[in-house]
Amino acid sequence: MAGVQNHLIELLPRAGRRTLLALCEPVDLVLSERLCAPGDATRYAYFPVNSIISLVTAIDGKPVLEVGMVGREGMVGVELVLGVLTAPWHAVVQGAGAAWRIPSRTFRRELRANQALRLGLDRYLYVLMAQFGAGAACLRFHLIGPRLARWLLMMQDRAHCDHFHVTHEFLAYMLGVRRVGITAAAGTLQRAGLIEYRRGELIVLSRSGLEGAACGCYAADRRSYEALLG
Amino acid sequence: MAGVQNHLIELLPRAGRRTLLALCEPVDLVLSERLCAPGDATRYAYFPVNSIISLVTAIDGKPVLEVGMVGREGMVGVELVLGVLTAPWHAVVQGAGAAWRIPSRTFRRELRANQALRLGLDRYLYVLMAQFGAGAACLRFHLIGPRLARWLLMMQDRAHCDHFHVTHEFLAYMLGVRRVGITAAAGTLQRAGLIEYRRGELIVLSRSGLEGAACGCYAADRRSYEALLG
DNA sequence: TCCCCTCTGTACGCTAACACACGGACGGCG
DNA sequence: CGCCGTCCGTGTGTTAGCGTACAGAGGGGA
Repeated sequence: MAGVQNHLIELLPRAGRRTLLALCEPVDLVLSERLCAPGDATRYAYFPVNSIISLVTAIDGKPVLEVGMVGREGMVGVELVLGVLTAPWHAVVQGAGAAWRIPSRTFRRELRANQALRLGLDRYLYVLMAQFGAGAACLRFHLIGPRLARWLLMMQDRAHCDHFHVTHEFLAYMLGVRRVGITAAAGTLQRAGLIEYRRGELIVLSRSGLEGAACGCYAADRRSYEALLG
Repeated sequence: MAGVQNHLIELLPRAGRRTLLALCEPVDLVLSERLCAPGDATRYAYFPVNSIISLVTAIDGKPVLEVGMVGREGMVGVELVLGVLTAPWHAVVQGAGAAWRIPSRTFRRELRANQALRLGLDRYLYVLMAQFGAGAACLRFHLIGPRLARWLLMMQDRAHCDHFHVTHEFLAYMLGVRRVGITAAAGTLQRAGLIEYRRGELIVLSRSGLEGAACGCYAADRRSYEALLG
C-alpha cells in the first residue's frame, strides 16, 4: 500500500483504495508504446506511477500535437469515466515506467460502486478540461521558447528526476513546431545555463531558471490542479 | 413540452425530462451578457434553446480566445456535472435568445437523482473534450480562411438562420487573430459568393460552399457529436 | 577499426500573420 | 442635413515560424 504512488488513488479513502487496487495489476510501460488510439475500443485504464504518457490529438487520423501529459498525478482512459468506450486521442508512452492497469469493464463497474473514486476522477476531468482550454490559448499566443520551458517543467514534475531522453525531433512533434525551431529555443536555454543536452539526453540544470523562462501557463496549470486535487 | 428545443433535454426519457423542466425557468439571454467567469461561483446552468453562448478562455485573466460554442445541442455549466462550482472559462452570450436556466444547487441535486440526465451529460462532456483536443490542432495548423468558414458553419447550425450580427472585430477576437486577418479572409469568401456582409450583418449565401471552404474539423466535430448524441 | 545511422547546427528563401496607421463609408442622431 | 461614432478596406514594414537542404558530430554495431 505504501508503494501505490498514484495521486488519484492515494486520494481515495482507505477502503475504496483497497478495493480498487485489488482490481488493478502492475504493469511496466515501455517507451513509445501506444496505449490507445482514437476510434479503438479502450481496453484498459492506466494509473501511472513513474511512467509518463502523452495525449496526442490527430488531424485526418494523423497524430500531430500533444494536448495533455499524464503522470502519477493523473490517469489515462478518462473516457471510461464518462461512459464512452473509445478514446478521443492517442495515448503514447513517453517515459517508460510502472503503472497500475485495470480492464475497462472492471473499471466501469467499480466506478459505479465506488463513489469516492467517481468524485475524485470527476475533479480530475475538470482539471484536464481547464488545461485544454488554457493550453489552446498558450498554443496560439506564446512563443516556442516559453512553451518549451513549460513542457520541460511539466515533464520534470512527472519524471521526478532531472534528466530524460528526448530528441529535438520529438520535442518538435509534441509542441507542433519544426525541429529547427526547437534547436533554436533549446540552444538559447542551454546558453543561458538552464539546461544541458547531447544526443537525445536532456538535463535540467536550473529549475527556477526554467520557471522564469516558461509562460505563465505552467504556474496556472499547477494552481488549478492544487486547488482541486492538492 | 413540444417547445423544449434543447437537444440534451430532449434526449431524456419522458419522466426525467418532466422533472428536470419543472426545476428550470425560461430566460431570455441578451447579447454580450456574461453568464460566468473563471473563478466566480457558477450560479446557474443553462440549456440554450435558440441562444448561442461562446466559451472563452483567458490568459492572465484576460479573455482572448473562443474554445467552444454552445447552442441548443449543449449546455453551459458543465463544471457542475463534475462537482466543481467554478467555471474554467468565460461564457458570453453571442446570439441573443431563449434558454432554460436552473440554479446550481438544484441542478446538482437533480443530477444525483436523475440517472439518465447524468449519463447524457457525461456524453456531452466527452464530446466537448474531444472538440477541445481537435480544436487545438485546428488552431495550430489551419489557416484563417478555413477556420473562419468553420466558425460560420458552427454559428449557423446553432442560430438556425442564415444571417447574424457579427463584426470583423468580433470574429477576430473569437478566432484569436487580427481584425485585418478577418477582413482579408471574409473578403475572399464574399468574392467567392459564399457570404455577404455589410456593417456588422453577415449572411450565409452558400452553405455547401462554406463546407467546402472549411477545414475538416467542422465535419469531424459533427460526426463526433452525432455518434454520441445523435 | 570503420561504417552508417541518428542527432544537432546552420543556412536560405518564403509566407502567414503581426503591429500600426489612415482613409473612406455607412448610418443613427441631433 | 450635417455630425460623429462605428465599421470596413488598404498599405507598409516587421517577424516568428515554415520548408528544405546539407554538413558535421557522436555512438553503436559489424
